[in-house]
Amino acid sequence: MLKNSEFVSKLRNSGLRPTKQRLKICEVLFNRDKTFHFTINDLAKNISKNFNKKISLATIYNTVHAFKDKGYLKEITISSDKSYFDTNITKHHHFYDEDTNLLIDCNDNEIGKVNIKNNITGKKISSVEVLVRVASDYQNQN
Amino acid sequence: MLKNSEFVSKLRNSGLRPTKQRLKICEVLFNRDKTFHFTINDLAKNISKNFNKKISLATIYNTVHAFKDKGYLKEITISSDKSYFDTNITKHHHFYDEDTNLLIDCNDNEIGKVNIKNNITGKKISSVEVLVRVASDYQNQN
DNA sequence: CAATAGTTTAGAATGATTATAATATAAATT
DNA sequence: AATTTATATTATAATCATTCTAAACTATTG
Repeated sequence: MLKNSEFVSKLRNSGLRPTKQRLKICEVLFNRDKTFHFTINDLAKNISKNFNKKISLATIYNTVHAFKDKGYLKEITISSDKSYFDTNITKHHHFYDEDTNLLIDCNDNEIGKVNIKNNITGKKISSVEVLVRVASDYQNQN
Repeated sequence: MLKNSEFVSKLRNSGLRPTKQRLKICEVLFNRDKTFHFTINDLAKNISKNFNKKISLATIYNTVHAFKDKGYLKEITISSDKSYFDTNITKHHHFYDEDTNLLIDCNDNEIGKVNIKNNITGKKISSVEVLVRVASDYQNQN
């Protein structure tokens, strides 16, 4: 639950001008108790419902990518045609419910630490992501 | 290293007619010692180089998807704009080299078993995938 | 060998994302 | 506080991977 003035600093601190559009998108994304997952399409719909002034789709794309680059969002790719963004930027893993197409955050109680015994020589690990796909019992298994 | 007649049975057994195009694609994908990763684009290029007769791009898409549906290929999504297919259909994880855009298979020596302590109620796990992104030390970290 | 069911094809359609370039706004400078 | 400069927004066009279409072709069945 952040205030408008906090979003202004947040944006300024990372070199982004605090425009009306960016502040509105901050409000929609970060003025909440819980983190959540969304697609660009979800966000665009949300804004058009809850904001009297229209924000151009191009601006929504630009802003989401800027926020991702600045580390305010993480992108989670489920399949080539489904890309989600996550306002939870801490290290964590996901369940993906194939019945409902919903992403669910895992916490450390649910998935233990991934044990990487060997890495590629000369390389540094930049991230470790686990995706657990789940479906109802009666569904076809992949 | 499979022979043409083996591909014919393989296709017949899964209800796919052994057409010239499918057999050629089988040869390119499965007539090898080692499994590998490819994109649709890689495959299309490979075929146009090594096959005198052209295979339509639509057929390449159809065939790759049919092979995936029949379980001969696995799809690995790295980001919304990069989708790879893997001829290794056993359970395994991947390193993704952000410098070279190359996928590398992990074996159990490299990544230990993922410990899933809790699952979503009423759901069955259909797959568990780990993706370890790596990059040279001097690269920017995400 | 004829019938039919499935496959391939080129090209068109789709749809998500990105580019463009004119306009608007924010910040810096005077 | 007016002017200049840099940056952001916008509508629209362009792009590009993928999917669709429906006509022509091929494999299989009887």
